[in-house]
Amino acid sequence: MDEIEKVLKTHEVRPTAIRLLMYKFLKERNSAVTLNDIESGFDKSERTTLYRTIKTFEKNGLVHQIDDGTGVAKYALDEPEVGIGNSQDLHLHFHCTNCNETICLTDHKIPHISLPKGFVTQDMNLVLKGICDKCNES
Amino acid sequence: MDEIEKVLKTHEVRPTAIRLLMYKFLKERNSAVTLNDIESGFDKSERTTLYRTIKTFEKNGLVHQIDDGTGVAKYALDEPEVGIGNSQDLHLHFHCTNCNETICLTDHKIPHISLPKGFVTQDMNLVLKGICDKCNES
DNA sequence: AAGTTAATGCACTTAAGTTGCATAAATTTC
DNA sequence: GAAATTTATGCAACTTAAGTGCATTAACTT
Ligand SMILES: [Mn+2]
Ligand SMILES: [Mn+2]
Ligand SMILES: [Zn+2]
Ligand SMILES: [Zn+2]
Repeated sequence: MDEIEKVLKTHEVRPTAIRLLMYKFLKERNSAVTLNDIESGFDKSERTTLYRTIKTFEKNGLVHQIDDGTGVAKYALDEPEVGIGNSQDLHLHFHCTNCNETICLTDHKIPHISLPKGFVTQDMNLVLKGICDKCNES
Repeated sequence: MDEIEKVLKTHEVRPTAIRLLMYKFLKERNSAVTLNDIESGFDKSERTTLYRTIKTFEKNGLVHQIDDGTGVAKYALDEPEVGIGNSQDLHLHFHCTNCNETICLTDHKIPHISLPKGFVTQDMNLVLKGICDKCNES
């Protein structure tokens, strides 16, 4: 718990009770969560606070938002930054149409795409949809 | 106009007045449109009807929906199918963060990605974000 | 401890998407 | 071509996620 406190402080997020709980919650998950997931996962839960908390996490580089095409935003913890550059956003995501879970494939980077003249790329989002490993083995 | 009528009929969409107008509207655009765009582009406009019309188009393979990460669905005409296979969905989209327009890059296919064992891909969505050619030259 | 700043809780708002149902239009059957 | 049937349209209402305003509470600073 003291470990988490350190992480938050490093990112200039003041470690309140709810924030520590939410970080812990996110850490225990291995798939991305919606705001509803978070809300359900808490006894004490106030939509707005949880919303603002996850937004604070996002702004301060603790989580990244994932748009998997389902229409609701999902969030997942950032990988602990090794270097300084923000290579966080460039991995791809897999959304299982069976179990509805979305996971980060952090070691699968988005391949480089050469665009027509005049286009400048700042960001990318690649989502693969299909059946995940868990759903396939059962 | 008679040309459009043919296209609709080919896709088993009955060519009503509104449908012909909407198809024409989509054809004149070179960027993807939201339901609001469509609504604004019509004198006579009924949200629900336009909504159901675009959904009918989608279901019958006349348009495809694009999720560019802005949170609102956009739609663009499908390319006239040459073969039978549905290679429609595999091109990428570019979303300009300056003019907010999203365009289909129909000749830029999404590169093949090899996933960990157990994952089966059925569909993909790749969106590049940045500054478009028009916004760069001005 | 007092003062200051930030976080939380609650109510309320916005916006996109979607459905139910009555009416109108188009298509089919006779 | 009229009646019957199917489909499309218009209007109202609902759902869900996201976001804001503001008073209260907690945390941090001096
Ligand atoms: Mn991720
Ligand atoms: Mn497209
Ligand atoms: Zn699954
Ligand atoms: Zn642009």
